[in-house]
Amino acid sequence: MSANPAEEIAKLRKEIEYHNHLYYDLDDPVLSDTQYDELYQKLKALEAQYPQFATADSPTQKIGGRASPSFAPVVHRTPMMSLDNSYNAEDVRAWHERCAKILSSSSFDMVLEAKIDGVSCSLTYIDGVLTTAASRGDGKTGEDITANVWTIQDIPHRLAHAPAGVLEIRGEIYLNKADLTALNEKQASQNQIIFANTRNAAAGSLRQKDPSITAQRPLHFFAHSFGFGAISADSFSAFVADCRQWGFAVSPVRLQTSSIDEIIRFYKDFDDKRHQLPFDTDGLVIKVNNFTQQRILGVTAKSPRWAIAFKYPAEQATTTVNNVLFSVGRSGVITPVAQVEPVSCAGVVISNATLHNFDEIKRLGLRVGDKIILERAGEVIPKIIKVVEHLGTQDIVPPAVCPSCGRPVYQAEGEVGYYCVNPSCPAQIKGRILHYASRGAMDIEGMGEAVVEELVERGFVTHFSDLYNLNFFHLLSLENFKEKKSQNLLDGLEESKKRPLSRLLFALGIAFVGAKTAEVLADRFHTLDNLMQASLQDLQAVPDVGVVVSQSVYDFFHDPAARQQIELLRQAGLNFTQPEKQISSRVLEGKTVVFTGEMKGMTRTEAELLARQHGAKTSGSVSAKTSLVVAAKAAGSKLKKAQELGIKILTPEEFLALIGQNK
DNA sequence: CCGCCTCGAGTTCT
DNA sequence: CTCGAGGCGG
Repeated sequence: MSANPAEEIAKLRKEIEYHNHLYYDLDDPVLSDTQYDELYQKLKALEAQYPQFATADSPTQKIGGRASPSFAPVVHRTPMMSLDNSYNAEDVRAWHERCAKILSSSSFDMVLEAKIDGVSCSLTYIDGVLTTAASRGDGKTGEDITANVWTIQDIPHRLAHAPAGVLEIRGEIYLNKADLTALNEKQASQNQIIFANTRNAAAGSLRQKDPSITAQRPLHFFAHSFGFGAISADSFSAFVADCRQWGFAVSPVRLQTSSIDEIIRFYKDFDDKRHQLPFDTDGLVIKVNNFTQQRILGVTAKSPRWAIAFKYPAEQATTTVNNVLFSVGRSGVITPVAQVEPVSCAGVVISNATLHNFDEIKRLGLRVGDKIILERAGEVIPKIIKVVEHLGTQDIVPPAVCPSCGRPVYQAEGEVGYYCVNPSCPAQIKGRILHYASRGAMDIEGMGEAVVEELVERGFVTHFSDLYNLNFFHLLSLENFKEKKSQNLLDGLEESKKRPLSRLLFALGIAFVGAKTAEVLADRFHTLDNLMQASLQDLQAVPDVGVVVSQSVYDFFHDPAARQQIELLRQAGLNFTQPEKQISSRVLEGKTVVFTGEMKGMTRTEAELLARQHGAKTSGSVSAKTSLVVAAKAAGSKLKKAQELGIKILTPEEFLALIGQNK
């Protein structure tokens, strides 16, 4: 090694730059790939050893050795067409029939591939050397992004066994989901923009002026179409085999069949599986396999007739924020909710989206009138991901007074949330009553949001105990209520009196006492009177009850208004005791079970109760302490985590068999 | 004191 | 389902 590392580094850089020039610009390398790599690794090692000499313009930082992408217009040899979209079996069958009619045969091979959500790209190789990479643009003319595409590991610079002359391959450049998460964390830490999805991140990475930035993004590529050139393949499947030979990745999802029924089955089945793939897919692509048949089918002005995209409903949608309202929860917390221009997303029409709190609004920089992207991915709750275009002028500020009762709003010291502190605020009363009647609590049949709204509005109900003073005549005066409905609600109220103490405790809405804590307390103290007489020390002796929870429970039961309510509920004839836990077996003794996905014929709560009756503990989230996960078909993140942790996974059927229940 | 595990609370639409 | 925070073990 040279005595002077700075000199050695400079020499290596010059040398590598020269070979880059031969390789990329003149297509005439003199070094083998191995020899070149040796030089490259040597420089990299030296730069690592002497970081003081590392520079941004070193070939190790500027993969490809070229200055920058020109973004100059590139005219495609054949237009890069988009695909016709279909979203259901009906449309796909119609497409298949149309093909059959033109081909005068209903039996022709089709190939199914994943439609990965990325950026399409055209790669031109001359005598096997990558010379131009272009974006799709408007389909006729794209932009030259060669320097950036050079940095993508998946894309070979030189093809193995390539045909002579021009060969144009088309495919998709994309980013894996996990890499987007990591990238966004990095972006956030450097105060850079956050990408809303993998497609935007891939597109943004390709639009970089400095290829060294693109090089840091773990972009991937898979080949999916033939653009131009003299190839021997006479079918798409043969072309795919060629692509593999040349060194390209291809769609990992693949099906070749002549049965449209099989394709539709695959589509339905794949909807569950695709979320567990490392990349985002928005559907499948169906192609007629035989190239001669493709030629017969031809193209329309917009798209080829021999292919169709079989898409799943979009999980993201773009829309406009029309207004922001403030909802008041049962605890008085004020939550901003965006009213958006109704838009279809993941199969439903979204018109509201929570904004969580005012920090969130600040983070998004949201104003009324802005164009936004919202998402309903995997989950159910719509969430605003980012503002696409700032069209609004009206800032969103916390309300000075409660939108429900008009009293001043308070912000707790050092907290994010704003509160309405008026206990007789109608919105809070409605929230409390609705919670009391809800399924996990007293489960009063026939008492939904609209009924509660009217009961409170009309002044029939202010406190829990008022519910049990409702009579036939009150109910008959409600909207849409006749004898039948009124009687049903009265029956529902009567039923609710028998609920176990745990349900009642949860229903009372004591701060920090949810369903789980309520059950623990009820099991420990057996009766409401025992619990009311408990000291702070008694309460803290209960597992999972600490300073905060015990104080909250203690305060609640020493509040005169609450005590009066409890007396009125006692007079109404409510059950204040907790039945002894019935144990069916001890099969699951010492095990912690988590349920995920939709059980058939059983709610998750029922399944959990069943597990507990057999000695198990149940939990809502998977962790190292979980011993068993029962996963139904459409399971998502929990199943994934269980697999990562190597936790035993059972189907609902296997679970029922384990505890000795048939069906 | 820190980090893990869990629970509580709020939220949408059919 | 996700976020924030309480409980508790190390």
